[in-house]
Amino acid sequence: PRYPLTAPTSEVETDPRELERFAEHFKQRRIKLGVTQADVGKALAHLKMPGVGSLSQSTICRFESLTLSHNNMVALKPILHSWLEKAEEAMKGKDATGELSGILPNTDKKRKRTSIAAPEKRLLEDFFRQQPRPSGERIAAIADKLDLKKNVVRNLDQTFHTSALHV
DNA sequence: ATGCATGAGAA
DNA sequence: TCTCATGCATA
Repeated sequence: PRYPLTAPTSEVETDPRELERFAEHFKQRRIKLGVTQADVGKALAHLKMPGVGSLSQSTICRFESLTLSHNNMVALKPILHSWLEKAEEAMKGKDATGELSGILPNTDKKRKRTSIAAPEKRLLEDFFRQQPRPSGERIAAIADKLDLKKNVVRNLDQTFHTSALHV
């Protein structure tokens, strides 16, 4: 745990009703933006606010549900407000780079790891045993037969030859 | 969403 | 030692 994010002394803007209003607004906007509580917490580190790092999903959740101490709410409000502003702006401009980088979560789809069933795997091993480093044509043929992408087959051949199991 | 634990700073 | 912000783990 890192510290201390306490309210800037005395009565800055401590109206509970205003906090409540903001928390609700924040939550609604966040959801509209399709961002999770955890995403927000992470993104806070990308704001350039001094002394502000990332926060956990727990804390964001508690902020939205007003289950933090009053002082804590007051301290966090400007931070989350700042994030929300930038997030709206980033969304509007679809700007994933520059100052707004990291404000919104990466939507880049990660390549799914290809998994090959055991029977097919044995078949491939047979192929590679017979003919290591197959030609592009042969790879294409195998890939077609097993309904896999050529690159998958090529890489599997590589894996097979480097595997200690087969030396 | 929340129970429980942790560690920092105040008293 | 007490208080409080915060996170982890889990329902």
